[in-house]
Formats: sequence, C-alpha cells, structure tokens
Amino acid sequence: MAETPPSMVFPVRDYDLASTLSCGQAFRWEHVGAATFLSPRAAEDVARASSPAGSWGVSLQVRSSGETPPEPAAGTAALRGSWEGVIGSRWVRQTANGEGIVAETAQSAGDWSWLTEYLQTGVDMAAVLASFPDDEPMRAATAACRGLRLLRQEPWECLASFILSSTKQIVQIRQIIAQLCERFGEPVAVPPGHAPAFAFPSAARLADCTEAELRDCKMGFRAPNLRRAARSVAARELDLERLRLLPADEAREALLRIHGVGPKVANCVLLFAYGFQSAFPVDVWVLKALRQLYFPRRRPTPQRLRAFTATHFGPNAGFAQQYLFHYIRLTAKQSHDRPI
DNA sequence: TACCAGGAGAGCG
DNA sequence: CGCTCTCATGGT
Repeated sequence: MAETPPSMVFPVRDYDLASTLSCGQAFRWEHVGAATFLSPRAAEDVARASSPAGSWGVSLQVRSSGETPPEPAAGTAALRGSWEGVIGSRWVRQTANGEGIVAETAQSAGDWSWLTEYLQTGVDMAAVLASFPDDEPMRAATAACRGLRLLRQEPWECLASFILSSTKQIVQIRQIIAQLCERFGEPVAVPPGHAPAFAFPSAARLADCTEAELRDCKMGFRAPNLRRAARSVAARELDLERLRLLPADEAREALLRIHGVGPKVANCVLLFAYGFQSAFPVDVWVLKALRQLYFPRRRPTPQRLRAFTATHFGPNAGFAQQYLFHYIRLTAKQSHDRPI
C-alpha cells in the first residue's frame, strides 16, 4: 500500500501567505490557482476551516485610527489557491485556509521544523507591529499589508539570489533563478505526475560552472560575481554558517567583501537569511517610499537617509522596511491600474 | 521606442 | 563623501 503523502495544518494568525511568498524575498514560489491535493486528508484540512475571504486574519489589532474596518488588504493576492516551491531538498505545496496554512510534501516531512523555521510562524506579530514608530506612513503600510511576514531562508540560496537581483525586476530574477535551478540543481521528489522540481544549486555545483554556462541563464554581468562567490564558498574561504554567530555589523562586513555584494544586498541577506532584524535594505522602491512618505519636500542626502533608517524604525527596522517596500509597490500598481 | 529594474564598482573632483 | 558611468537583459 502506498502511504498517504504527508500533510499538516499549521494554525497561525496574521499570516498573508500570498504576499509573503511573492513579495520579492524569495523567488521560487509559484501560485498554482485552485489546489489539487495529494490526499483527501489534505483537502479536508483545507476545507475544514475555509472561510469567506473577509474573515481571514481578523485577529489583527492594527488599523488606521478608527477609519476602515478590518478586511483583507487591497491588492493582496487571492486567498484561494496554493503555492508550490522547494525548501532545501523538499518540494512543498502550501495553501492558506481560514485558520492557518496547510502544507503538503511528496515524501516524509519529518517534524516539519524545516517549514516552521522557514515561515517563521512563531513570530509574535503584535509585538513586532507594536515596535514600529507610531507615524502615519507606518500606520498606512501596516494597514495595507496586514499579515506580511519575513521568511528565514538558507544563506547560500539567499546570497546567490540577491547577487543576481541587482537592477533586475522581480519577474526577471525569478526567470534567471528558475533556469539556474533547472540546469544545475538536484532533482527533488515530487507528487506522481507532477512536473519535475529542483533544489537550488549548491555553491560547489555552481563553482564548477563556466561563466558562459551561467550567462546562458541570462544573468548578464552578474555571472562572474555569482561564480566567484560560489567558488569562495565551495573552497571554504567563506563560511556562511559562521556568520550566524557574529554581531550584525561583523556579518555585514564579511558579506561586503564579496564582489557583487554592496550595502543593499548585504542587508537583504542579513535580514532574509540570518534574521538580523535591524538590517534595512534600501533599494529603489524603499528609497522612493522614504522620500515620498518621510521627506516629501526636501531631498535628503544619502548620509542623512542612512542615519534616519538606522534610528527611526526601531529594533525591527527590517520588518518595517518590508512593509514599506510592499506598500509602495501596491500603491504604485494601483495607481497604474486605475489612474485618477 | 524610451525608460527602468529589490545595485555594485571604479573613477573622479 | 557624493556624483557619474558602465555592466546585460528584458518588462512595461
């Protein structure tokens, strides 16, 4: 008898799975629309607590000073449907229902700590939100992006991904990484009949690639940077695990020594892989948000801006940054969809 | 068609 | 420090 594929329900509130998996922290999650489930049990898990969209995540306490009643943030992706991807060497499908997240794998899932760690389901969002500055921009951002979370990713995949991210649109980063995984990643177990899936290629594997092979994945001038980083990790000149033990500033220094890693990419890795909550990546979008929301009339010098981001947003500045990032992109999209 | 994208590095004043 | 130019590719 074939045993039923593993599935599990994680009860968690204030978790917008769609926004979190698609907002540009990680680049491999695919939305698959209506879920087709491996097992009746998983389908049951999803259906059991399924509820109308409006009642999802209602427990959150943040709202913009007595204005709108709590309802799903405008612009967030549909609650229905699933997200498929690979974490480490495990294929996984995730579906949000009314009470939490239903996860399915293709093979033994062990104790699922690999998934709860990745999703950071144990984070107390009320505490995080309470630590944000009480100003209008943050009120607006947290109200619009309710349930947005930070993932905790594997350092090499995160570093490599963000080396590839510079001056690229998110859709394009996804394409590059998809090709990289398909060509150089180890295949992982998938459900019967499912399209093949691949792990993110190891540093050792990418270190063996020629620059031309990497350029074939359309990464352009980023190819030599990725290759050098891969060789450095593979040769144990750079120990990414060691960085976990360091203070944030020392870990940042180590990352900045990598060719192709500047302040923005270093902060992304500090935040998305190592969980240094103070890291505050400033990309073109966050820069736009900061100027528009906090410095509407004058143009702050880079130095002034650095001082501001280092002090204004508190101990969870990185979290605040992700809310600003998502918020400014939502409003940009909306104004594009429906010009005034 | 132009402009821009989750930048970084090198050269310059 | 702050400015500018280049790098490769494709989306909007």
